[in-house]
Amino acid sequence: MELLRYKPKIPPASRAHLFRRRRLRAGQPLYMMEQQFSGLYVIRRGCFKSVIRKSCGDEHVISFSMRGDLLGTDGICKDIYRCESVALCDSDVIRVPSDDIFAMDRNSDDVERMLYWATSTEMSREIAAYALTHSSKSEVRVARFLASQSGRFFELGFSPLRFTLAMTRREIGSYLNVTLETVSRALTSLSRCGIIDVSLREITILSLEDLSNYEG
Amino acid sequence: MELLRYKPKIPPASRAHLFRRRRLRAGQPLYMMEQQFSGLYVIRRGCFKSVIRKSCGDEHVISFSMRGDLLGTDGICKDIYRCESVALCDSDVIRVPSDDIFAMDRNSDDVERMLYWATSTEMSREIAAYALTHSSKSEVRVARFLASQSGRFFELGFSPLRFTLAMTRREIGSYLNVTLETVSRALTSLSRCGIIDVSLREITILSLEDLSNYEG
DNA sequence: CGATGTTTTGATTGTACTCAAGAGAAGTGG
DNA sequence: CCACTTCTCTTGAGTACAATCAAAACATCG
Repeated sequence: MELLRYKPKIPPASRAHLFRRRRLRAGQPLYMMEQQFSGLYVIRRGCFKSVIRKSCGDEHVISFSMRGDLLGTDGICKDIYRCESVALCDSDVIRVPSDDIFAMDRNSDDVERMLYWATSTEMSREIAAYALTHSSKSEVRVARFLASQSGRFFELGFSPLRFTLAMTRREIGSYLNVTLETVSRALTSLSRCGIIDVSLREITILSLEDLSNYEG
Repeated sequence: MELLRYKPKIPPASRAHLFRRRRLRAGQPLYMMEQQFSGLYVIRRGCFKSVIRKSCGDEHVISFSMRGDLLGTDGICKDIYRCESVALCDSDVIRVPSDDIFAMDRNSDDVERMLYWATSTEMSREIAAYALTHSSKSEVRVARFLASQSGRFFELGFSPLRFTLAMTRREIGSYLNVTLETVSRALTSLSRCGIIDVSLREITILSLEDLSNYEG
């Protein structure tokens, strides 16, 4: 059971030389949809959006990722990335080549366990995401989204009450399945309620309690 | 790379005695939300819905699962099941006890790989689910849902053109984030277009082509 | 058989989308 | 550095779509 709580989000420094670093500028894709699977990536700095691109051209945001998150897990089973991950700001990732995933030295199970745990974390987060996007009212979704972002920042050691969003209103809307205008209006509304303070992407949470329990 | 294509959805019969079978009647929960994690389950017969239960009482369907699917992956990382899985019809599952997940004989990596692959499959499917629930119009969502069900049945060796849904309109609606009335109206509408034929849960697809490409 | 749950259909209401315009920020090149 | 373009964000007005409320037909089950 102890093993299950083993949570190395980032590979031990001692083995860091085994993994290749990669630096991306804002807007640059880490991998494209339907590209041959070439490994998993752990985010060391920056943030990403994962999107699927529809035939008609428009994209749907399926997740936002931050430091310590794993990218590319969707590519394993069919050997092809099912979505596209794009850096939202200048970012660094560490690549775990696909050959290493199973062919690691049997004595060092760290990597395998890390991947396994990380994949499970992703699953768990997907469930949280469902609760988010399946709320009835758009304003509630935006409130939950901000609360979840707050939590992510807190986990990373940043202030949960004051942070800068890395994504546009359009991207938030795509993630929550509403239009960008609706996101904007929801933020304005939450601001008028005195729950948050908004200045473009700079968010200040005035009452995390009210934000989390917001039901319209 | 060959290992990545290794896809044993169901554990080899030779080791079947290691795993405990469990039989569930329709409506019976396999595990509850926030219950202590006790292992993963592979569906051998029947079908399940996975739901999260909100504090206000109502539930949200996050996935439907069929034969060969893995249940419980969400429970690994926090050692607690994050959702509740309920049998939609009489079903059989095989339990993979949590102690076995990492403590397996190191020479037999089958289980570990199976779990890893299955988890990745889940991730991949989540992405497909996003494409489904993030369509603009409710009618399109229902059409995509039917197309995806058709695909699942086909993968399992059943007819992709004629099948019986295991879930209620309400459950479909919860999954697609629309009301049960909207699901009903969408089915009626698709039926009037001559794309499908509906008789309660008995679905006949008259044109899979039209159903898959349906855009309203 | 009565009781309960599922499904369909209709009428009305409300929320979020669409279309549109303008202000503000960010990035580019001369 | 400034003019220029481009993108982001806000706000408003009208519309369309799905939610809600309601009722009835049909299934299922004890």
